[in-house]
Amino acid sequence: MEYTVGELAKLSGLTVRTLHHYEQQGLLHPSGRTEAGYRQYTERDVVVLHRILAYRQMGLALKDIAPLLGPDAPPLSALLGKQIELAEVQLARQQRLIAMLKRVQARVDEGGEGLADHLLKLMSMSRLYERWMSEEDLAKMQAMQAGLDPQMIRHLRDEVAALVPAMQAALARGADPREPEVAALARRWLALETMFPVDDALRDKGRAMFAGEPGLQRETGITPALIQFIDAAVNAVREAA
Amino acid sequence: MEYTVGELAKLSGLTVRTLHHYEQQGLLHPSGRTEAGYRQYTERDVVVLHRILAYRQMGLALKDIAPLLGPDAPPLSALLGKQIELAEVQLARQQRLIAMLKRVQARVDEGGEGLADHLLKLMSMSRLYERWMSEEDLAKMQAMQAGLDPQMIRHLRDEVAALVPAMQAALARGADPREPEVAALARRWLALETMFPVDDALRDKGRAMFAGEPGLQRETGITPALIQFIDAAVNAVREAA
DNA sequence: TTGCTCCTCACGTCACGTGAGGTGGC
DNA sequence: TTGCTCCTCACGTCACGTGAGGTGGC
Repeated sequence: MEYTVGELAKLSGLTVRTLHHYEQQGLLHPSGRTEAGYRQYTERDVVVLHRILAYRQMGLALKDIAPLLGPDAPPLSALLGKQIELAEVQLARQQRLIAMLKRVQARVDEGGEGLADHLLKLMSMSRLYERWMSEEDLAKMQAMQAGLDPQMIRHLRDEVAALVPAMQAALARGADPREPEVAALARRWLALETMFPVDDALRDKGRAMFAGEPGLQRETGITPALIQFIDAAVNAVREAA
Repeated sequence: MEYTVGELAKLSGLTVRTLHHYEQQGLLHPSGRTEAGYRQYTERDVVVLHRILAYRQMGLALKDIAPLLGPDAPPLSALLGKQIELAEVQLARQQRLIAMLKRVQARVDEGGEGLADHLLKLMSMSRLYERWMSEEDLAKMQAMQAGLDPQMIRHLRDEVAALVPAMQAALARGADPREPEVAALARRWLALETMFPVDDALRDKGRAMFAGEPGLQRETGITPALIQFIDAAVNAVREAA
């Protein structure tokens, strides 16, 4: 079975120009030509074309695809497995996006903070998370969030929003982490950690993220110094118990 | 609160150049400039930026976004609702893609037809479906497929693969749709329709698709004439019962 | 003969990226 | 004074789109 460019274009859903372009880029040369110069594509070419499309959907640039089409290329079935994995990662990402948008919407419905501001903050946060966390971490966080009811989330949010500035103030005035006023804050913090347990690996990654992102520190006011101060205060409370 | 380009870039995850570009395109002019000519963005600008990003994620070209930023633009909260809807449509699409890839993989594992060929066929089919069916139709089909066990699907596939050429042959030799040999085929067809009921609206759309896509007719051999012939044969069997 | 598909240039486009050369704030 | 961010051109790039002008098969 042989195809002309037009036929292959229809079959694959691409345009004729795109097939020409792939040929120019050295990706897909038709197996033959007719006397009049018409391109003739065979089944073998169709195999190569699909390989190209698979790599393209994986986000590779055309010039990076060319070297992957040689004789020592991985078999299509291996590619298929990778494709499925990739698609599932993207699916998870999409699910997280939707969850985020819905949280924003809930926030708006209850008439909270300025919408655009909040949305932008969340979007840049989610970009940060994508940079610092693995897919599994993100899935874990997503699962945690989904497991909490909205009222609990509100409580968590409000407590953090109250405790962080209070701790900052204490740190700024040079307070001792063991003094009673700070200890009271630390007990509330500890209560949060008990209500919303986070596994250690995740917590470490979160800390690494704050340490490595000065912009995030400026936005939230959570600096390494503050983290150390809170740690000291919480540990003091723990030891006292 | 005011931002420089660099600050806004970090906040939004865009590049400085991109913000410059949006300004060139008339999308986002900073509310002010310092004496030295530095751009000054305000919270109002942040709102506009988010609106731009939302529209961009919806797939609009920059020049089409400009007119949507005027004073009579829909409120951000409405946009948010549309964003969620859009994201859910994309989610469903992604789920269908994964289901398709997994079906191909199952096919490969059991050592069926040539993989590339099959995959390419499926991909162009799914493109056709996207053109002719609504999101709800696709979701319905997806649900139907998911509800069947693999053995049933194989049976359906094999029967169709056997019946279509047999009906074609009968039509080609000018057979009467009521003659016994054709009636035997029609009974098997009817059995399939009973085992795998399809609602009428979906069936009609499928027919419209075959009628409107000559390429699909050539690929499958299912022409309007063949459909008419099968209908006649099936109806004859129905009336006889 | 008519209409459709094919051919090869080659410039256009969209959304930015990437220096080039220079000025302003801590 | 040094380093960082900012400024304005302006050409480059990536993956094609879109004619321009001409030839071949049913």
